[in-house]
Amino acid sequence: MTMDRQLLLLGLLRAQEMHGYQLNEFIDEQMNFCVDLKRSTAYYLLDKLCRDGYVAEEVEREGNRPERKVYRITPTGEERFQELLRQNLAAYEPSVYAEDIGIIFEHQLAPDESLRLMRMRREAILAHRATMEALHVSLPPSHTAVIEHHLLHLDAEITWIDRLIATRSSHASPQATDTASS
Amino acid sequence: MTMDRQLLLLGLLRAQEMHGYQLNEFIDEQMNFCVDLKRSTAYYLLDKLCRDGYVAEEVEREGNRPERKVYRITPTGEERFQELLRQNLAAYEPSVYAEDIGIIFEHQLAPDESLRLMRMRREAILAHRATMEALHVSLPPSHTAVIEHHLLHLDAEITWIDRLIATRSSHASPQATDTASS
DNA sequence: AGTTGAATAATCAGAACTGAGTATATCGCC
DNA sequence: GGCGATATACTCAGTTCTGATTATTCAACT
Repeated sequence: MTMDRQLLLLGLLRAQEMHGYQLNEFIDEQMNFCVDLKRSTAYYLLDKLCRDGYVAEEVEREGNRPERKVYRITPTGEERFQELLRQNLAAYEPSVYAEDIGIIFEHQLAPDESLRLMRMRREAILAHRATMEALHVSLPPSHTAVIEHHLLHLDAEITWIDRLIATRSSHASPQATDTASS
Repeated sequence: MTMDRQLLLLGLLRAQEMHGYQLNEFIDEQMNFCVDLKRSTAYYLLDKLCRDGYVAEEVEREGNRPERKVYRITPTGEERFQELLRQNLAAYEPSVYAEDIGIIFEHQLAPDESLRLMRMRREAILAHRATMEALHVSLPPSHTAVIEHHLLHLDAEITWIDRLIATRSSHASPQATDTASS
């Protein structure tokens, strides 16, 4: 993931040189739906990109405002961007899902409770899917591919949890099943 | 993710007290298809679980073999396990996908090259799907839910990349499209 | 009797990451 | 014109994580 965030920073700086704050604002406001990058991490990565020579920072003293740095991509950084982009597009890294761990031990809970918890997750996924769907219409078409990517994975997640709920329901106590279906 | 790995360790130690090495062997051999936990990280987490009082370690000196530690879950650890398990089952954490970053900048590559790279990824995903499918039959039924989870997400990933390849193909140069379809 | 290589069981230095904090300027409002 | 709220721009101490390395036993081979 580290490399992909470096790719993101290089890609943005490639389009336009920026202050750290500007960069962070942009990511937080325009890209929060698909990247999770803390401001402190962004500064850390910018520093690393500088140390590696991919980005140059220039301290800017303007009147008596607090000093700030302009970050711009270097020619080496440009090459690095190309390299990381190609790598990102061609490589597939198998994912790890936190949900798997829970399912491995799920049978140690009473079926009723397990069902209740899984239904809670189902609701949370559905809610998130709805916000993604909303973005789908409000965001510019440049983001369409990314949103569709998320929607596909969300649908996979819903299919899975529905199957689990279905098999567990058949083993749960009649009351619990009734309560849920009412 | 940290909490989920603690859940895993507690869950395994709950079933049976173990040496660090034993625990690591088990995870590496039986669970590598769904969890990625480095041995050093496991030792680190074990240490943290001890500091937090969820696990007790006892140094074992047997003859003059290299000393090793037995880890066993404490009553507090038992409670913690219950808590983490419930949390894991009920919570949904929106995922972040490295692929999204690449797609955002993808248009900066020549369509032909972009297509070539995406087809490479498609192959890699398919290969991984095949190994998962193989596990599906070879692994005990306790792992079925986890495998199916992965297969669903892999199918989502394939659907997505196929759509991308399809839209990009219509814009690529005729030669490139021909070469691929031959 | 000595050497090599696998298995066992960690430790450690350093890299990556985060939450909380620092410091100044500017803006609105009473 | 003074005062809190908000915007700007980081810095830093502490936590988490990883690759490389250390150290011992045991079995096999020479």
